[in-house]
Amino acid sequence: MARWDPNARERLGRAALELFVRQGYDRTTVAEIAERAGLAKSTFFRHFADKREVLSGGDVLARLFTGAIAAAPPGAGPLEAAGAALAAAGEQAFTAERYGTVCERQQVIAANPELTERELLKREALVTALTAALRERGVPEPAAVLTAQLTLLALGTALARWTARPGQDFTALAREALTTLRDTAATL
Amino acid sequence: MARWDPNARERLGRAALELFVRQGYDRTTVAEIAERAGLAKSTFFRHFADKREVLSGGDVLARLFTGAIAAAPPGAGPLEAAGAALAAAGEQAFTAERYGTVCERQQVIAANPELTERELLKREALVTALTAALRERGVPEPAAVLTAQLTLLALGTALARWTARPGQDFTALAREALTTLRDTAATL
DNA sequence: CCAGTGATGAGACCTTGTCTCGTCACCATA
DNA sequence: TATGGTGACGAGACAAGGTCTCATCACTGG
Repeated sequence: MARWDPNARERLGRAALELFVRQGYDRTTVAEIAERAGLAKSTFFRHFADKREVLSGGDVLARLFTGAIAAAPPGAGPLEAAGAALAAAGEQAFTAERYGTVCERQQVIAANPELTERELLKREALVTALTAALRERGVPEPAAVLTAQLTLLALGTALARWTARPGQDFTALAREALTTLRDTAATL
Repeated sequence: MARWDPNARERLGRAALELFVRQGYDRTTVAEIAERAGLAKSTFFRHFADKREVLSGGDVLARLFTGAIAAAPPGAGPLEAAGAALAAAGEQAFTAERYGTVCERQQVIAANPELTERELLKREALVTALTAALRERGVPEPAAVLTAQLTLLALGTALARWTARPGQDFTALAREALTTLRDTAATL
């Protein structure tokens, strides 16, 4: 057996979420999280830049988005590409088996301003990544940012409805949210 | 004369901006800011919730926005109300005499992730306030959020162009940005 | 058997942010 | 004038976040 148990980062993430759910984010110490994962405080900061990052999830969503946009058929318009990105998120990230974890994560984030702040930064990073991927497809400039913003707006409402009641299909919710937003935007 | 010099909060804000410009945000200590303002560290935290808040500006913009929206003529549509909000910002907040301070502030924020994060939180608060004000006018629900988001998108591009070159009129830039965004949104 | 590598632990150290307590000018009222 | 309350501030202890350095020790390849 190895000297250290593997998946230290994953263990830290799970320990953190459990403690945050049980006793709240700010009543949980980094030392506590590390101890629960069988590690030291210094090791925590070797895996995460700061305490908030432990709920981040990394670049998974960004790469999912940009990958789906790049893989969309050449004839597809910006909104169809955005729909493909949301569908990819629904199939890879917001699946039935991750439902519980995603719900807990969202609740913890909503309950804490610091975490909400960090989530907004991640959201902005997603907007930037989406915008770049759309421009790569030849979408000109105010349309690219606008489509990216609409996509994240749709992601937000879809995620809210998905976590509100179990057993739904995220992709369908996202698609509906996106078309609703598009229709509303057209009548402004 | 009073026991303490007045405008402690304002003095702290100025001292902070000066130090941030000269030596950077994270190479500046709260104790340093307080000392420069002739105050103690504990007094700093009595005026600002945390170090980032010292560049915040409070609810000024939010009240400006909601006030202008509420004061817009009853017949005006959501986008016209949004234009009025941006015009109010141009007349009260982004004036020629505040130009230097605003530019410095934007540069410091852009140079630091922590401050950018806080700025995004403020932006979200503005979106929420705008959405509520629009709903108050009878704008139904996906249109209200969408208009609010468009408004802050326009604010962002207008602010970028305004700070890029001195001597321009913010309100005109904002109005142009908003109509451009509306036109693009209509063709999505 | 030995040197290099790499993830970790231990702990000193600085800063942010909270909290308590004491101080002292200002104010109102008698 | 005297007296007590109010409110802004200073001093400093304290917890936690976050950085940094150094030592440890299994694993690897020669």
